[in-house]
Amino acid sequence: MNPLDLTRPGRVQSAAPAACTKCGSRVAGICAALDIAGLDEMSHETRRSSVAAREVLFREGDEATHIVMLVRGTAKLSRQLPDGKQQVLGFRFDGDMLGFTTGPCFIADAEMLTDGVICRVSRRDFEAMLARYPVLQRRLIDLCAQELAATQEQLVTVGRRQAEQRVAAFLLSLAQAQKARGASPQAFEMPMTRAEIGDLLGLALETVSRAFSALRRRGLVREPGGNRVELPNIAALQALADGEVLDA
Amino acid sequence: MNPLDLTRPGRVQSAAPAACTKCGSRVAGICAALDIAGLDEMSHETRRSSVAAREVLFREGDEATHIVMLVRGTAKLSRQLPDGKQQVLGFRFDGDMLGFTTGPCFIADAEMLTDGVICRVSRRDFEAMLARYPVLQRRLIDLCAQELAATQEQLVTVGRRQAEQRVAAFLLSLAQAQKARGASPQAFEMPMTRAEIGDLLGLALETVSRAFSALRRRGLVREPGGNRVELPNIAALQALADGEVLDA
DNA sequence: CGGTGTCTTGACGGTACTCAAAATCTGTGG
DNA sequence: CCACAGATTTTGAGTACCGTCAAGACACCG
Repeated sequence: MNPLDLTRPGRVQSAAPAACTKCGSRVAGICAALDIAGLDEMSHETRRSSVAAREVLFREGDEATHIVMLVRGTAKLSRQLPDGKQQVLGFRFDGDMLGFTTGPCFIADAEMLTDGVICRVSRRDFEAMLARYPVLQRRLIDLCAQELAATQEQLVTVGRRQAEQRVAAFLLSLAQAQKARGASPQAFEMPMTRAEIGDLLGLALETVSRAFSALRRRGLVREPGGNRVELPNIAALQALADGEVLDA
Repeated sequence: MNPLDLTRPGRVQSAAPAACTKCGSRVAGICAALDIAGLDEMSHETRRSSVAAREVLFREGDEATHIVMLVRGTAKLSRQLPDGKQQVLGFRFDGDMLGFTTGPCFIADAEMLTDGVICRVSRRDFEAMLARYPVLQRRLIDLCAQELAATQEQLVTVGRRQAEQRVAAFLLSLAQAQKARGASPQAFEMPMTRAEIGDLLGLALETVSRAFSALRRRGLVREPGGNRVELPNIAALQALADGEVLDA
């Protein structure tokens, strides 16, 4: 049950990194499946742009005329409930794809948490690319399955762990995302607020804050400022998230 | 925000039903994308069998040598936590596909809740079929996206609704599954136990029982016995699940 | 340096969990 | 058809965890 161990049974492996001529993305996005010709073609069919923190990329119910490749930056996927509450479905990072759906409309809101760079690909072009390069379809299936597995893991966290365990699991998922991108899982930026973490984990923001305080007191988390987080003892954090007894 | 309204923005549409020569399944499973030749080929590459209630189809970590088409019956997908707790990821019904993964192993346990009939398709054959019939890949993407949307809906329920709302949302999801299969959403079998519903919704079985009692008292649910459930007022149940104020 | 947004911490209350026991259901065998 | 055993469900009582409300501390930015 170690999310950081990519060789764990059932864990989806990331494809080898590939450079996207237009996006410049070197991580395992959808482009990773394309050869040079495909990448070149795609680069003519995308519109790259800078986006600011807090900018909304799309909203649930908007017509899904395009999909978004997140080249650089962090984004939040969420859904609003009728009574005004919010459920964060997940955070997305460099190289992730946002807004793919088989239906006519987006099924979630997407909002940037940091400044960043995105590529918008029109849905028509994307469908054409899928038809032209069957390997892309295959890759899309992989991505879908990967996202499904992550969402199921999220469900386990929200459904069956208590507050401190949920926060520990969340931090580990961030560390995992870092590691998958070749960065250190022990120190990284965490641009989301306590409220957003709470809306991800099904907790009140105060409960999230208390959990962070407790983890800091135990030396499992450090926050040196500037949104940075350090996890000096990932193994212990993992043990906590898994509900194992701590002998510290 | 009405799960029973399939025309809702973003809601994935089911493909038209198609009869599978081997499975006999008439619902919108993966086979729905195949033409006569494909269906015929598939029927040579599957092993149909009867399964009893409580029978385990596969376990998390088992080598994913095959996938399972659930022809008839109800199954439970779940994951076990290190501390022995269980998270039910969802229930599956006639025509659903179980155990598809892009990794080497199953990522969840699958267990029958009722007697039923399944088709096992070897993974090798399935991959070959995917390669031969690109439309199948397309269909698989649709199914994956559909499953992802359902899991996200589940996440909203567990993360942001309280006990009675969760049970209401669960009943509505069952009604939705019935409707998608051409059956009445107002009366159906519910073969899962309170404990299993609790493990789906992140609740204790006693809390689920209390919620059912409350819904029964309000006349929103009837249980005439034999695992049958009736929902006389789906609109009111929906309003409850959405957290709207009831004026009854 | 002030203003705004975020975070932290405390106090209190409520929802849901745990423990427990009685009631109901289901299937089996007499 | 009835009796019985096991499983499931229901209901109650007490408690714990977490949500809500509130106030103060802190950080960031112009």
